[in-house]
Order: sequence, then C-alpha cells, then structure tokens
Amino acid sequence: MSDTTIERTEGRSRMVGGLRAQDEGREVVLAGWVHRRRDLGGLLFVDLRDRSGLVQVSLGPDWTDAASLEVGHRVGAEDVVRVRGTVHLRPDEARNPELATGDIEVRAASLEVLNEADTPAIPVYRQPDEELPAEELRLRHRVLDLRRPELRDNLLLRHRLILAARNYLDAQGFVEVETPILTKPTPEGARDFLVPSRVHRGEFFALPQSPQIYKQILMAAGFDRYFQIARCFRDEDMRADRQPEFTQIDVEASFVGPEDIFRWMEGLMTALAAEAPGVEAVAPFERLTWADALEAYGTDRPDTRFGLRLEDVSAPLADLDFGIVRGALDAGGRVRAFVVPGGATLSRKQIEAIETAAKDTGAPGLLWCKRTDEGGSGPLSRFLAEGHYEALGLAPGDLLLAAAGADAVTSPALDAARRAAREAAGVPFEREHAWLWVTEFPVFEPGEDGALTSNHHPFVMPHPDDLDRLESDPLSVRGLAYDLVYNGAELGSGSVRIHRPELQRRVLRLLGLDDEAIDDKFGFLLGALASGAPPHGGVAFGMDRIVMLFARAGSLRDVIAFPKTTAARALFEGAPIPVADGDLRELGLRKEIPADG
RNA sequence: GGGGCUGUAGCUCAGCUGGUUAGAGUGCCGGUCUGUCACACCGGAGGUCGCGGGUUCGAGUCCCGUCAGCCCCGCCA
Repeated sequence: MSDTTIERTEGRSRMVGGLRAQDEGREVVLAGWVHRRRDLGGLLFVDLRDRSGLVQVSLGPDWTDAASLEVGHRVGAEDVVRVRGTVHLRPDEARNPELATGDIEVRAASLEVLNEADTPAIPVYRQPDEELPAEELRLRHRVLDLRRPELRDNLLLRHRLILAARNYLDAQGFVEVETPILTKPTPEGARDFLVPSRVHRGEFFALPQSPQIYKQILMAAGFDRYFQIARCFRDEDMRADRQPEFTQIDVEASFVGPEDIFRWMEGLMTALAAEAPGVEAVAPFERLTWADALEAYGTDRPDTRFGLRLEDVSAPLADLDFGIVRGALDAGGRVRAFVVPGGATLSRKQIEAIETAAKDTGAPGLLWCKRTDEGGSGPLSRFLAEGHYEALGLAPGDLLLAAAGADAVTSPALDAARRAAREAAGVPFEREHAWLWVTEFPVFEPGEDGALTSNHHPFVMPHPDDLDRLESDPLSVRGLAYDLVYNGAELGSGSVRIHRPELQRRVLRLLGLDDEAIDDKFGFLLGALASGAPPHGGVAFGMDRIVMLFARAGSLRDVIAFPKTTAARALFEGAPIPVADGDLRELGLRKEIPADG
C-alpha cells in the first residue's frame, strides 16, 4: 500500500494517525498543527496533530537541515506546519505505548511554518490533571475547543451515525425529502421562532418545531417511506439536554402498524450502535405499556438496567394503625413500595438523601423501614408485625422504601427514590444496555382549567378499542403512540397517525379548537388527509441526544459544533444582536422599549 | 418567570476571622540542555480580584444590585 491515496493532497502525502511500524522507511509529507514541543537543545520533538491523530516528529542535526532546525526551535503551539521526512522505528526504550503511532517517529528533513498561530487563549493540549477551561471560554474560542481530540471525536462519531442512519434507511427503501425551514406558525406546543416577511409586511413565517405535518402530507402524496435528518427549532428555555435548534432523525411510512416501526427502528439502532464503541443494541427490544411502566417504575421512561420494581403494598398494609397510610388509603390512594435487597446497611443519612430526592418531586416524604435480624428499624417499623415483613417480601438485611397517596404524587417520588437508592446502595446493573419501547401512551392529558391537551401531538391515532370513549372519557383513551427509551433516556417518540379527516377534526375539537380555528390552522393537513391519505405512522429521534449518549458526552454542547448557551446565545459568532431601525422598517417592524425597562 | 452554584494572572486554581507588596501550577518571554513524550534546569514579565454601588480606619473577603456561564423548577403539543 502506498501513502493513502484518499488522504493525499497537493499539500501533504497523508494524514498522521495511521502511521505504524510497517511504514518504516517511507518518505512522507505531513501537515498539521503543533500540538506540543519538547526542546532538548540539540534534539527536538514536535507532536504533530491532524484530524486523524498525533505523531511525533523529531528534529536533529544529523537528519534535519539547519534552517529547519532553527524554525523548529521557534514554533509554538497551534502553529500550522509542514514536515518532509522519513518514518523511523523509535529506539525500543523510546517507544510510547500510550500513542497509536508510538512505535515510530518521523525524522524531519525539513520543517516549514505554513501559518503562525497566536498563543492559544485556551489550551488545546491539557495537562493530565488540569480541568477544562470555563465553558464560556470554550464556547467563545470554539475554534480551539473543537481541536481537542474529545470534541473532534464526538463530531466524527456524529458524522458516522448520521451516515449509518442514511445508509440503513435507504437500504430499507426510505426516501430522504427536505421540508421547509420557513413554515407556518403552529397554534400549540412550543413557542415558535418567528421570521418576518419583507414581501408581506406584518406577516411572519415560523421555523419548524418538527417536520411533523409535512411528513404526513408526504405520505398523502404517496412517498410511502420518508426520512429526513431534520433541523428543528423551539424557542423555549434550555437544559443540559436541550438546545433551541436541534436535529431529528425523522421517519414516516405508509400502510404500517407499530410493529413495522419497531422492527425498522430496532434495525436502525443496531446499525447506529455498531458505530459507537461500547454501545450495543440487540433486537428485539423490550416492550412495556405506558400504564405498566408507571406501575412498575413510576415513570414513562424507566431505566431498566436494574430492578427495584415498584409494588402495590396497599393490601398487606391495609390493617396498619398508621395515620399516613390510613389517610392515603381512605382517600382512594395506594401505598407503593420497592425493596432494596441488602439495603439495611444504608445509613440514616443516606436514606434521608434518597427521601430528599423524592421530596424534590413534590411528595411530602417517604416511608421506610429496615428488616434486621433483631426485627426492624425505621419510621415504618413500629407499626409492623412480623407477618408484615413476610407479606412485603422483606428479608433480613433488606430496606423497604414506600410512598402513600395518589399515584400522581407517588409515581414521580418513587421514580426518583428508586434511582437514588440504586446509586446509594450500589445495586449492580443487570445489563449495560437497556432498550425499551414504551407503548400505548394516552392520547390526552389534563391541561389547565379542566381542558385537554395532547400528550404527544394532536395527530396520534387513538387505540381502536378506545375509540368509543373519545368524547365520553377522553383521558382514558390510549394512543398508538410509543417512545424509545435507552438506559432511562428518551431517544425518540412516534405514533400511528390519524389518516381520516373526520377523526382528526374530532380530536382537534376535543382540544378546544372550533371548526373555524381548525380550518385556519390545520386546513392544509385536513385537505391532504381528505385527498386520500393512506394509513401511516412514524417516529422521530433526537439525533443530538443519541450522539451525546453514544459518545458518553456530558452535554449536548459537546456533540454540536456551534451550540447555544443556556441563555440561548451563540458566544462564538455573537448572536443574536440588535437590528438597526432601518432594517426593521423595511420589515414593517418597530422596536418598543418595554415599560418596565 | 423562579431557585442554586461559579466568576482572582492567557488557562486551571489557592487566598482562613476584613488587615503589610494578592500566591501556586501551567502557559508566555530569555537562557542551558542529543531520546523526550506532563522533558529537565536557571531567570523574567504578567492582576480593573466580572461590573456598579454600599458598610468600614481598611474590602478579593461583608451587604445590595447587575452581567455572564453552568445546573434545576416552570416551560419544552
């Protein structure tokens, strides 16, 4: 094999990362950045970095020309240089097993500076014990931050995942179609980013929150299987796992049921996982209905890497002379609990920390007891007789954590407690990769003032068995809707959609829209459905979140080249900025200083 | 919109109960050094203690406000 032809350009013969012992004797022209320099006086080492990795370049009087040696003594970090030289095996004692290229070095015949770099404001190279620079500085000096191998590798992984997704979906017969970025404001959901129209003064486009409606229209148009790596925009406050603009893998197909989507998407996730070292996906994934997920885990996105499942312990505790339990049961609530095997070793302080996690969800507190060889301890224990421990499934050495009250309160509390207890008690994972479909999400959820809102979006097909309760008991209606959950994180969600205009109209009416509003806001969708839309369904995944999890990055900002801050600012380019009055006038807009400003 | 944490040299951090000239490591500049890979050694420069106000004889330190970054709640169909 000669120097890698795909890497050869006019400026270099190859990249550095692939050089190995078998390249000994090869003459190479390398170009890249000075990562670090070790100047021993008569001998000089330069770590040369490019996208592919690092290689040590050595300069010495026996093989480097005098002028280049002089240049070598003066180059600084991040200077862009070109090296002509020969690959040499390093002396045995000078090999570096930490480095992929550590068996060899390139002895430079010549070294030239292609572009001198300012002393970097934040270091690209970092001392082993040195913390990362402040995130503000990393974002401000993004050029330098992106040169760090960690961020570079995250973006390279992102590329491979997107490529794998395209290849897989293409192989399954899906067609990528682009949909508008300038689109129509949506009546509900997240706040839209608005874009003023110069041609139509006083009128606005919105940036899409997702291509949802367009992809359904593409189904009506007969495209049958669609996907898109789609940019989406939501003008809401941020989190570590939320950005105002983000990327979805958006998928829709015709004449399908949930099983088709599950099969394809399990294949997709398997293909993606194959690109990410340390991530595994084995189909078929587990399934859990939404109702069962809440019953067993207290959340619709359970981390099923470990057990600690919730149980209804109302019956075994029904005879308890304990006000909290009595009151909860009499009010129609339940007592639910989980057992931490061996959890009796947890200290009171540790258990209080678990309780704090539960209280942070709004619950008044937790009930708990330990079963010990001598009997029991903990607030609940003095109400318990020996028979209770057996009925609760509590063995000596175990800890029981319980919550009493309405499910709406106890579920979030027990979910938080379950995760905190696992960590505190060191309960080992039963599996490293827990993939789970949560199915049959409710179509509606209670909104303010007794109104209904969509649980997912207003286009979810109600479960056929529940259709007759749509108007009479809408909150009990399950939808053909599902989420994919990986290790307790929601990767995406989807549904079979409503494809008949009458049913769509019924659902929109239940959401409080009158016919005029429906026609105004959703007329173009209803028209498409009425034109002969096939039954269809799909799913959308948060691409950034997938990359973040697969790359084990701590933040979405570490898998997006140019992310926004928590305050939705772009520090690197400095956006947004005020706009001149004249520019606004042309758009038919005028600035108004807020009265309280 | 609300709550919390952080802000001291280019970078990462220390700075006690308010008290002399605000320190360390690294980076930067100058020098010595032929097998380093956190090279080593010698010398040097480098500070609006985020910003504004207040308390005090005296503020990096205490108080109020404000800005920025991060985390959380609300919000995110």
